[in-house]
Amino acid sequence: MFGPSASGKSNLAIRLAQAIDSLRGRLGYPGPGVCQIVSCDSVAVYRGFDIGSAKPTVIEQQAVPHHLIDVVEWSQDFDAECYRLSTYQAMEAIWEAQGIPILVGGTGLYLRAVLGDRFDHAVPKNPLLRAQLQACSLKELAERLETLNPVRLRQIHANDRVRLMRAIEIATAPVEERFKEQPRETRFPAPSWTIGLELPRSLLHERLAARTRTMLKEGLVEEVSNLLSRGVDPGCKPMGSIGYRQTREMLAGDFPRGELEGRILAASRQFAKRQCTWFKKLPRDITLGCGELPTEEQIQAGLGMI
RNA sequence: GGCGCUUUAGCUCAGUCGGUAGAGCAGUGGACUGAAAAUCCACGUGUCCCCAGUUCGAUUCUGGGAGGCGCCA
Repeated sequence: MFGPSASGKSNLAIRLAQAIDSLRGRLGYPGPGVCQIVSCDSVAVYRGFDIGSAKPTVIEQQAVPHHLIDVVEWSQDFDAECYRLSTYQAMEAIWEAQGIPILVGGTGLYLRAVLGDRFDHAVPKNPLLRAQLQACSLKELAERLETLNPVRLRQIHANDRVRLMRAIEIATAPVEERFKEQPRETRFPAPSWTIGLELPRSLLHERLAARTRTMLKEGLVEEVSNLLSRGVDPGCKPMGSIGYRQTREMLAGDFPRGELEGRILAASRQFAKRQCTWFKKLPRDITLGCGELPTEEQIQAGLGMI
């Protein structure tokens, strides 16, 4: 199941899990297993980043088992590949227990990494090289990639430092990594039943505004300053995510407190739009509106597909 | 009430020595193969507050009016 930020994914996932469980019980499906939720959220994986990532509450997590939430520390390395492997592991465990995994996602790349299109090379990141490349100008990066892989260079915009660097990283990796086939997990790509959540932009904006207000009321600023005073690196990955980045900047005196809510909201809207761009092209079996639960017939059809 | 400043894009403001205007932000669309809540790309017609005058032509100059801000009463 996928949808933009604040589209009601978490809530729907829980209700859907419960609906599927009760339906399975009534229809006498084999096995004691229950539905379990596998979160696909690049910030919720970090312990301590709770309010700003809008993690499901403890009560919600008790109602239905959740995976891939609170799995790493801010100082640990985590990326799309880590996510993919952890998710496969979690899903295997759920299947093992005869349950049904519900993958609930807002992070496009992570979804892609898990669902089919695996990475077409096995080149891990190279922190040393990245540190070197970070010091290079965009022009230098382009010149370097030109000699390594001119075809790839033409696919990347000249200002896109992140992709230029990654392309160089891949091109300079040992041949065996570049051409090694990714290990194929037995159950993947697994048959799935896919739900896309869509809502009118105006409603999405309203919900994002309400969510932002709630986060601040629940103590986002306190969460951030506590994290920082506990020694969390302001430059670490989760501190660069929406809500955390703006709050950190405000605390550093970059802009007045009164501007915080508006800035977080604007960044959230922009992110939600990017998510929508990503999801528009994703194939799905059904599309639901905000708060809409699939009908029993749809759920049965979905169960048939998996 | 008097004086000064001000009124231009959703917001903050440039600018036009008179030839109907452009930045930042916001917004919209897009890209995305181990940073992805990251990173990057594209997209700018709006009674230039209103009325009158001067002028071939006024958003620009002049006069009047209205709103806002400031100072003095």
